[in-house]
Amino acid sequence: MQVNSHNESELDLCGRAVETDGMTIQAPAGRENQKQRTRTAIIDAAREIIRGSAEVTMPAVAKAALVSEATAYRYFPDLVSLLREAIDGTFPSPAEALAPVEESDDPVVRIAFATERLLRHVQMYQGAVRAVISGSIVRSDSAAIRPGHRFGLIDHALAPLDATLGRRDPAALRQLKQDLAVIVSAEALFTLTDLCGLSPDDAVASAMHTARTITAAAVASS
Amino acid sequence: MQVNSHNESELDLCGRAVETDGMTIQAPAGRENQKQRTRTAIIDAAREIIRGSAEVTMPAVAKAALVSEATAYRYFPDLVSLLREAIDGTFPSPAEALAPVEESDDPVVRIAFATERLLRHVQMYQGAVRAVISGSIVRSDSAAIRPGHRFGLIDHALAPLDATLGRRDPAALRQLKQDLAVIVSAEALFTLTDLCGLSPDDAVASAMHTARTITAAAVASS
DNA sequence: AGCTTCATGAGAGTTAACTCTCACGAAGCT
DNA sequence: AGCTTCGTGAGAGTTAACTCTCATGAAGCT
Repeated sequence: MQVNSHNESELDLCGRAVETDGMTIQAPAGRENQKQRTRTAIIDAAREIIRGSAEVTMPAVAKAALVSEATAYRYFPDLVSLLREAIDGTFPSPAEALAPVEESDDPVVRIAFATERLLRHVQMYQGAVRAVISGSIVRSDSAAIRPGHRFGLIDHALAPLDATLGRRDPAALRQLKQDLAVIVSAEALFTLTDLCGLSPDDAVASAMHTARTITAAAVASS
Repeated sequence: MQVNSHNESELDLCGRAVETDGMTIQAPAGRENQKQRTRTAIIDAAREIIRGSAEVTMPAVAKAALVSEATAYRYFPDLVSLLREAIDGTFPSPAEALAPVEESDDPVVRIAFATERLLRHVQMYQGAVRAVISGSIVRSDSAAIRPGHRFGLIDHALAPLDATLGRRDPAALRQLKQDLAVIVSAEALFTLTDLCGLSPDDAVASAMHTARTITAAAVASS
């Protein structure tokens, strides 16, 4: 109920025409706003449930968003897509996430920070992330593409290497990024906590260590 | 039908008493054999379906095993448990898997071999492994414990380090094993193929490289 | 031979993830 | 104001993962 109360003012904007599209002289009036509000309400509801660390189901999200389950499926092909978008919205951009370490050009320092950022965020939205991985891993068919938070983060953290290692040995840089894609990941976090039995903090620390080691080794061999 | 045909001869052994157990003078007769055969039939059926890379469902396994779905659930609490056991049976022991490299005491060589072995096997039973991960990752409650193939393999591959690094710096060895638990894993394989877009062969090669680098770094810093 | 035990099958029931159809009703257009 | 468009809800239908109960019939025991 309070989910979309702050969006209601947008309802007034109905009827204005958009000629910027060139072709489309049709006025995408309040209908578009309505759809936008519905979509937002669903994502907000999903995010709400995610935070509560409760089990996320489509019926629960629909009920919380005050829409029917059918409508939820009209906006998102499946639960995983919904959760993916809901999680995406909580993520800062790579630049924002790595701002505190922007002054440093040491890739080892930067990648360690990126690892901690990513894993702590994953831990916070554990339930949803687990659900997304669970759903994505079973079929590599369409729409199974997971968001590449890690890639943006890794690229940004390793930016200082573009001019050095990247120019000297592009293949080595590519390999480093693949190494890190495995380590700086939700899967790594869950492996360390679920299988190795580490506490969340220890798991994050362990992954940071691994990321540092790999990065340092790549830099050193140049 | 042909699944358990080769076990039928054991049916004749009913009625003989087992006094070797000391306490148990009760004769665990054909009933035990019957249960054993049913259990085996179910696992065999699961394994059959797994190889076919088709989607593994409990109804399908039950049908293939010629038992009712209810019976399947009597033997295994859930699909994941069944698949876990079915996959386990296809795995050689760490010693067997690493036999070709037993002559070498270079942990780097050994871990690279272990990585390749594990990942190629995972790739072969991809469908089942994905299903197990999918089911295991969503709840960390009971019975979610995945088989630790990787741990046995890693321990065995790193055995040569027990007397050296292990004695000098136990914490470093433990960290190395945690690093490798993340890298020598099905999750790593799927990350590399699904997210990084690598071919299975390239993914295995990449993981091997990562494992080598991490291990070499740990050995070097001693 | 007869009684008991128990593995199994059959089937109903529940929940979630979807899919599809139909009808309502408000928004938008003429 | 009246017609049309279309977002939405309601509800039925399907499949799978489970859970539970009840009846059957063969194995095992006395």
